[in-house]
Amino acid sequence: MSKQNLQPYKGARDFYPEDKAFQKWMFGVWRDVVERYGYVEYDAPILEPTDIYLMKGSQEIVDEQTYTFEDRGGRSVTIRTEMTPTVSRMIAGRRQELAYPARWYSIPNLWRYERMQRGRLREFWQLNVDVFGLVGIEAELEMLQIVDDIFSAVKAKRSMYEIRVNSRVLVNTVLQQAGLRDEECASAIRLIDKMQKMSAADFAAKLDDLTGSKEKSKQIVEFLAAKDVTELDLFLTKLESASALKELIARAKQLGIRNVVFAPDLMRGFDYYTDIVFEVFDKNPENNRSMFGGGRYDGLVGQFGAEPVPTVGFGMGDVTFQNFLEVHKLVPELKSSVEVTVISPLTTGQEGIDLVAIARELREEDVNVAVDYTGRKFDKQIKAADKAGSRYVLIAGEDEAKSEQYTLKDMKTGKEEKHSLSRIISIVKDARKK
RNA sequence: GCGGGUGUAGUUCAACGGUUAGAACGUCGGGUUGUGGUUCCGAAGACGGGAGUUCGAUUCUCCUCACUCGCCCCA
Repeated sequence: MSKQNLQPYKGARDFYPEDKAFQKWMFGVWRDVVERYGYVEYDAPILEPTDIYLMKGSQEIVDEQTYTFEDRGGRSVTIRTEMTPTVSRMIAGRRQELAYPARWYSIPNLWRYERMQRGRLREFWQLNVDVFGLVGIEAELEMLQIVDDIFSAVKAKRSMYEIRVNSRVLVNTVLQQAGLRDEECASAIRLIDKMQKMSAADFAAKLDDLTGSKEKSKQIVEFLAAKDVTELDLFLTKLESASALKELIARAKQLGIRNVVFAPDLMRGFDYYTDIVFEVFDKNPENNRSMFGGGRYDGLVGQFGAEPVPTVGFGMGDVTFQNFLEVHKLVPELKSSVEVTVISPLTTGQEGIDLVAIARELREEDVNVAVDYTGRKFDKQIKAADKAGSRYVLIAGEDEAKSEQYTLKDMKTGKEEKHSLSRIISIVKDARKK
């Protein structure tokens, strides 16, 4: 038996009960918040025809970063790497019968074949929130509100993270204004996306290479230096995209979301986003990184041959979010779902005791009950119940069997009292509310 | 795909070119027969794999594998 046989597949995790408890808690927070905004849950198969990921024209991503294989019927299938194409497909399929705006969410597990590093595994879960059918910035604002509420639900302070926003339309306008052709714009967007990772001089040199003129570069650099939408020059300020962005930021701040900032260098990769994009950054020095983001992608549903449906959405991954919670010490202590463990020095049948019957009576009242059954020494039984996280221990021995008054030990306080089973049921239920 | 780091018990770590490779936590058992989270005693349990140098390698070298951090990429 070698060591590695005990490990889960590379980049994927086993969820031991304590891990699963954390996951359930985190998903619960996500669900509670988005459902409060009227979002409804959907899901889809974990496998998609490979074609769906080729629509963006990126053969390279499919070849290098997906789990793709041929099924027995010769069809090329890919394990889902993101939910956006899938949800767009689903919306396109029922576009005429849906009630708009349609607010949908999902928490799919996704697989990407990559080299791991902090915050990045091969299998992860991702909260996907999308609203279909809204053209105004209210949709974007709603996303920012949801993000803000999720962080507040886990007791994170706004000073711990930052929401950066930008507009792809605005960036494109700036690039075109600087006289760049379409393919040069695409290269410039890639370059700007990497700006934070290189020195200012390096960036300037590469930008000059691209534009072929210091004058053109200057316009772009000036735009990138803006800290606020109001700092943009007069021409840009008059653009619709600029005023939409300005309004979004202002309205977010009115709602108290003060950690929203304009980030002219924010690009969100090189994908289907069409207008406003946003990204959430952790401000903790130990984890100073982009956590997740989203934006408007009005064109994707239309790619399925349907009329385009305006869409805004975001996806947040479980791994990065967990890193955030850990770094900021926001992971709560989670209770076990075991409420009562029945322990006894006797086994069923001895001295008229019936452990099964006791447990059943409690279960009929929806109390979660585990029974030890081993009949081993008391300290072992109590220790095991404690380790399992049981809130109470119910001691059923000879005395109790005779009197039908059972000893209930509160594992938190260590106190114990004798009660009838019906009284025990109400005590346990009362404890849930705390 | 590229580069760095690390591989010793279940976990976190130690030591050493040479007798039985240590500890802590955890696990299991016990401290007289019905009380855990505090304490006392005891036990089980490890050098990732291969090759080389050497009288002798867990230690040095190389290869390999695994894990990990970063680059690329990031939907």
